[in-house]
Amino acid sequence: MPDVPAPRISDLARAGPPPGAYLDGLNPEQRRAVEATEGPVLVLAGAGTGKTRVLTTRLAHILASGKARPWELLAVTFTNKAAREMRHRITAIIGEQAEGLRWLGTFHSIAAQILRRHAEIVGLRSNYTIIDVDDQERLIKQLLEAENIDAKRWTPRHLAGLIDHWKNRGWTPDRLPPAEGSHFANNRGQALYKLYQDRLAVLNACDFGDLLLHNLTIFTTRPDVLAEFHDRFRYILVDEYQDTNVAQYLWLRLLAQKRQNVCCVGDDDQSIYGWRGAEVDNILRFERDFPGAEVIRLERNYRSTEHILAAASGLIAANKGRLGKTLWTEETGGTKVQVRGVWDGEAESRMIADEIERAHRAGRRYRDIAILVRASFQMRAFEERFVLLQVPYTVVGGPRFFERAEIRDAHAYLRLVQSEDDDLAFERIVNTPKRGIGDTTVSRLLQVARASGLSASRAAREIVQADELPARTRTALSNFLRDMDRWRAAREATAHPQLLETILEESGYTDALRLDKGPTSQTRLENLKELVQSMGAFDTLEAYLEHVSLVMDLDREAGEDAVQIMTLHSAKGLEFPLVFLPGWEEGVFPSQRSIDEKGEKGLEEERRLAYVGLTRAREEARVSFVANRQVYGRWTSQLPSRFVDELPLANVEASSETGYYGGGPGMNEAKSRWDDAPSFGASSYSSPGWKRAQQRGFSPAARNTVIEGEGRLVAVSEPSAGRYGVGERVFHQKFGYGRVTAVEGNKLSVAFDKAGDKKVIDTFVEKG
DNA sequence: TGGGGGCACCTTTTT
DNA sequence: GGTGCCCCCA
Repeated sequence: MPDVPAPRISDLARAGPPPGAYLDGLNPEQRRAVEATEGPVLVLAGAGTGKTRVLTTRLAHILASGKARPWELLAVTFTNKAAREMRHRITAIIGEQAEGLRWLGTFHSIAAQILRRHAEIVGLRSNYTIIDVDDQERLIKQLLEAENIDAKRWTPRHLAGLIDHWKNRGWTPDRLPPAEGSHFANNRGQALYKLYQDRLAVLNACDFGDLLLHNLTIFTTRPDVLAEFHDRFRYILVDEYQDTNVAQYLWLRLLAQKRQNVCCVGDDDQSIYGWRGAEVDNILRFERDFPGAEVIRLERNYRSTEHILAAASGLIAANKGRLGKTLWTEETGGTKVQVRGVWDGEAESRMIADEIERAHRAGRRYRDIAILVRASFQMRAFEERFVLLQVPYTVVGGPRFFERAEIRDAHAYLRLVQSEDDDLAFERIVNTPKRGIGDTTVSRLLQVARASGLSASRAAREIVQADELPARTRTALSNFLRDMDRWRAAREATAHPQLLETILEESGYTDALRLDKGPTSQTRLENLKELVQSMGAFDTLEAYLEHVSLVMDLDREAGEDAVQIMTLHSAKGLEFPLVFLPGWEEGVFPSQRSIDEKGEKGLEEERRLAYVGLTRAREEARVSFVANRQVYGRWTSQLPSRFVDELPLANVEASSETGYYGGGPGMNEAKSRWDDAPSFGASSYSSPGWKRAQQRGFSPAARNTVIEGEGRLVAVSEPSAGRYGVGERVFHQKFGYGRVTAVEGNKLSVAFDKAGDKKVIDTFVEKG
């Protein structure tokens, strides 16, 4: 997208330009997608075709042409980030009028608002709490225990997953197809689902899936309420439509059915969330569900160079069941997609890190470089390498701030202060930090609570009064209750960040962390500090807790110049000048599990993931694969991904600077020969890669063996030792960098920078 | 009650 | 290989 800042309407009004000037700079298709406001519209927006610009301009256009007022627009996204981005960009066009966009947000936040208004219809009160996955699993665990179901064989996580799946499909317990519940605990799935929902109702709580599901119940049982929303929402806009699940789809269809002014924007080729319930079919059948729908294709790509685009398009062409788009660009030329094969994961990370250093020296900023991996276990090799070379990097994703144990503990304290009857919060912290109230006491307490219909806190009071606990436990419990009461009393008079600080200090939570010698305790303390700070931005404790449950992460400033390491999934929607795509090996990418579980469908989703990866690149994309990879500590031999061979030859350049492979397309020809590659007993290196290694002059014996080691000096046997000179820097896969101190026949003595010890290892020494 | 050892697990992720 | 969980023992 050429970077023409869109003019603000307020500016235009002042300067008196012709109305509609914000449409300038749009190409014909984009313009049509903006102006086709009446009736159903499906915008098929390929990668890099200016989708967000179209979305925001369309909203601005509806407002500017007076067709609707801000609060009459419903605009849904999947992530908070996307919602923020959209609001930000609309504000840039129309100014403060954008503040009136009350119904711009994620599916869940909008559903939560609707549910707050009509909670009573589904048996909740409007101050219901939204529980997260952790609470969900603990609740289910209790249910399983109460029902005497073996939680080893039937894990809470499993049932939580099933329930989530059912909710994504729009099934309430009474609407669940009988076959669905039969897979869990001898046909008790449905009954357990019902019990779970009942329990949530008692707690006045709901989980994420419920937000949408309860909305569906409200809309279908109360036509009057639905009609109210039909009146309200004149225009509906949906981003990332290919990622909608059945429940979201039904929700949209219900809301859109009257006015039909619904515009869905998406790309079937970028549907990568099938495993969590997204239905590509929703996009494929749009025209059937909304007869007379206009379909607009955005095919001009403003992001990538010709070769990158052609490589990505060639790859995705192997998928069946696409709506089909032909992306094109005026950016001719550019570099071809690089494809390289290397020996193993460490060689791969070394190669990529070297190239990043080179690119940086040549003037490329670190932040313009991204490494996109299939799974997070692949990240570690890069992190280790970057730490060693002192290359700044950030890992995007990872454990979310609000999901960290210490943060949730803090929240549990706050929730319990806020509402004494929050049993889930009570259970979480009654013995955190350890205060001598063990499992026996807690389960006894819960038993009393259940028997008498009291909340856990109230039951605890009863038990303390009843004087039936051992003295020590009784004191501990009554101290805890006394503390809670004190904090509750302090609540009115104390600002909520201070309240949390007080609680953390007085409960002994921070002290326990300070005493903890674990590697993470320092970070945890810092996280808690950050938490206390972030609370200041909210007026009340209620407002803060509400925010936390829907927005599961903090806004972090992204100003720092660092290489971005992330999964392909979290890269969607982003772009970088230089993109590395490591680990293109069968089984890793495409992921074996994906293929095993979903067959051809799974494979196609993996291919879309590859497509997403390639299309993130503006200028350069570099794919790599290895012959040997350690997965969970085990050496495995790898074949290049089929996706490597699916890249069109004309747009690819294969090389083997560092590797043992010729690499690149066509190299799978060698596959048949690899099948009879020698196997060396139980050796980790029974891989087909040996063939190549041999061709490069390494024999199996070249697996060097550390035969001696004392402090930092070790000798290794290495047939090609003659290639090394005394004083030369070498890199050893196990010991890192070192310097050659002597060469004697096949023996290489090396002083390593870090200590090594006597140990037989089976890796190569390479020149480093 | 809670610490330590043995053992099974192990994609992708948002809300 | 690293981690989280369960069980057993002190």
